[in-house]
Amino acid sequence: MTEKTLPLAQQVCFALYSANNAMMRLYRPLLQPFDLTYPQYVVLLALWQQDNISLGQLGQQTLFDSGTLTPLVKKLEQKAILQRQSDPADERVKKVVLTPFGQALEQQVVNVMPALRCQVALSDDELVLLREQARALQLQIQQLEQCRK
Amino acid sequence: MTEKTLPLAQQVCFALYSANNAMMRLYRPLLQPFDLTYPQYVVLLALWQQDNISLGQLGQQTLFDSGTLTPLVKKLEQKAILQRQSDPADERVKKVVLTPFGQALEQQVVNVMPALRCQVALSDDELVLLREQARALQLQIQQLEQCRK
DNA sequence: CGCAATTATATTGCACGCAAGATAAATTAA
DNA sequence: TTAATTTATCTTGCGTGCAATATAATTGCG
Repeated sequence: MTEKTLPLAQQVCFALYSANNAMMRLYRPLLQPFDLTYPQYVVLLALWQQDNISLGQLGQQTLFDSGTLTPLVKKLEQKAILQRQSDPADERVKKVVLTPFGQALEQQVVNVMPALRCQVALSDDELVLLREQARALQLQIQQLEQCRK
Repeated sequence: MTEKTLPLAQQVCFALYSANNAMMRLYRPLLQPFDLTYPQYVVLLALWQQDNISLGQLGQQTLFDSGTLTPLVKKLEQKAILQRQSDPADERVKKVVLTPFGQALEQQVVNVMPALRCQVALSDDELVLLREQARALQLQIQQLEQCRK
């Protein structure tokens, strides 16, 4: 009847947490030559898909809230990777536009992904499995959070 | 032939990253009543498994490096959850011992896991799958890092 | 034995993540 | 219309993660 605490090795969240930390450490040296962090890289991945969007839209793509996104975008602006400009139609919204340098960066960092991939020994199938389960979890929690607002 | 950047939705790392962030947000309100953060909770999970171990051993269990673990443990000491004491046999090592309060905390937080679990809609099988893939990834990267030292 | 290499921990600095609260513009309602 | 609400963004503060470096104790080697 004694309530027993599960060891770390059996906890889903810890596995996720430590795998994510490990991946961040793996990404860091690959992005460092471009003076980018992983969250900054995520913002760029979103912008390379779709440029000239509002901070709100960017937050939806990257899943960052404003408290995270605003300083992130400001830092990218300092690096001349993008510009923030307010929308004349609605003075509340700030739109984000890649500079030519920011656009050109896409080709510069195109080798980062393959370089990361070849350090990971898991098969494509295993990685897809991991991605889909992680994504399912994230989506379900997001839905839960949506309900609560 | 044009190198194309994968959208965020297809990136394993982003799925992992955002799922982990979502889980952290889910844990936060559950741990807050005990004035614990998730990393602090991880340290406690390790100590409830095995008490009176060195910081180095604790780092192996939790996968935290000293730069993360030292301040974490100091904060737990401030909260009277544990004590740090240097080993007479080897003055370099600091051992960590749970206080009675820290020990009693295990029973207090025993409901956190079930409360988290019932908010997650994924099946046990899916969660085990996610855990095993994440763990495999983490272990492989850890091995890679070991090689490089 | 004595000194260089190793080992265990601590410190510093930077960049997140995010809750909470603030501000300002736009929308809605009375 | 004007006041209340909503919406988009910003700011503050705290707690990580971790690379890099520092410090101090121990070990090993010549």
